[in-house]
Amino acid sequence: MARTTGSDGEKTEAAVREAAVNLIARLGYEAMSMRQLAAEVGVQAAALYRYFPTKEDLLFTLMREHMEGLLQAWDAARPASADPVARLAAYVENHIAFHIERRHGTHVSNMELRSLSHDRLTQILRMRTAYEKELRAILRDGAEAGRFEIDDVGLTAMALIQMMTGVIVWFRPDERLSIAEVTTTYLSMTMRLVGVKIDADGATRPFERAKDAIAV
Amino acid sequence: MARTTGSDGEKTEAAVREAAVNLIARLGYEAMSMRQLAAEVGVQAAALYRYFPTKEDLLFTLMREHMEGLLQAWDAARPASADPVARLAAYVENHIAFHIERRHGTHVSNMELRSLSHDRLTQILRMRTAYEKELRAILRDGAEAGRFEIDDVGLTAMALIQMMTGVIVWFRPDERLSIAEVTTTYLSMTMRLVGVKIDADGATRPFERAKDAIAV
DNA sequence: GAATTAATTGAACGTTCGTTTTATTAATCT
DNA sequence: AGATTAATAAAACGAACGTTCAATTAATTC
Repeated sequence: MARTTGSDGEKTEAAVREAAVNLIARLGYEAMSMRQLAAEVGVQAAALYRYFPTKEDLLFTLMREHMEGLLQAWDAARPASADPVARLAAYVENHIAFHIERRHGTHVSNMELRSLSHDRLTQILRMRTAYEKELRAILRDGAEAGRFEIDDVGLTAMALIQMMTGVIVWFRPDERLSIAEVTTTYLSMTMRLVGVKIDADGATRPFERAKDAIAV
Repeated sequence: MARTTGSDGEKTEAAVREAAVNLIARLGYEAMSMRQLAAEVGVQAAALYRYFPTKEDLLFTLMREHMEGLLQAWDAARPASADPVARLAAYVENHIAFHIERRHGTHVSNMELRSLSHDRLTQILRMRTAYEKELRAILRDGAEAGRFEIDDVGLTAMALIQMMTGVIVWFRPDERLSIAEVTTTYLSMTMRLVGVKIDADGATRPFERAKDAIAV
């Protein structure tokens, strides 16, 4: 046999990507074979090589697009406000929403870095660093403005990101808590962790204001 | 050739374990071959099978002993005090010390769970759950005693553990921060995160007391 | 409707994998 | 010193791996 009726390159490539993210998240990159992936898509292994020259190219493509998606999501969610509290709240909400929505992609991007060549690893880490830098800027601004109480900006940023990304380990959409409830709880943990202080005029607690201002 | 001069089963087994933890942490379980491991130890691949019947047995042994070590470390560090603040401080200190000291073992135990058979996965997860339960008990006691301000005990426990375990991702012993500095910062982040409150008599801030009471 | 291009199959390649078997030598025991 | 046990090497096993190649058919273009 050869070309099958109804076959379509674009559809096949999309199916390969989706199946690959799920399989790699479940089995790991090394443990997933190209034959297994092909079977999931309903195709022979050789057909995969029409879309991705090597297995590593496939992995890199998935990771790069995941990181690009994360940066784009933050660009879209980034608030106009200069208020560090509002910016931090937006960062937390975007991070949790993105990571719950793209759980498998996050798993792949975080756990399979060691299977990348040196150059490609560098590219992915560069994007990750750019994303983390955004959080550090928010924390620094907030600390300088006297709104946050932070010992070490870099360390706090890492702690927050690891805490938030951790939701993908245990969160299941059909269980006890909704995404909104989880987000609310993580928001308040974050605000306490950075020691958000009473506003300059003392009239309102800034975190409470931020919660009202932003749809969860 | 056959038995080599000076060969000793106990030493070889110990060397295999150590090399395996390092190799699996660096390359991943699936990516590490038995021949690679044997070469690291200075032995032929067949010799490994005198100590571990299969590759998965080796992985499971490493993981089980790591988790047993973690539970034993906490049993030894567990404070006599009933004060939730002191107990939480001890938990954080023990967790960070253990995870920095056994970084590679933690990597293996956290990242290679999917390579375990169902039964063995269950065994490891049971130990992990027992360890996490200790933290939840501390948080619950503290919340009930009015010393902590916590929205959701289970969610806060997961957030704290992921935040703390995250140190193994970025911490390098020879860089900017010492273990003591990292621990101090994580302690204060933890205490803020759980909303430690002024003591009942209002005389002292409990976290400050706890810091003085416990050697960091 | 013929020619061309796109998509895929089926078979094969060389390599590496985890593991087993057998033989051999070092250390220990009697 | 001889017998036994412990620790290893060397070679081989079949299976699975990523990848390539040639052949074949569907869809598209002219």
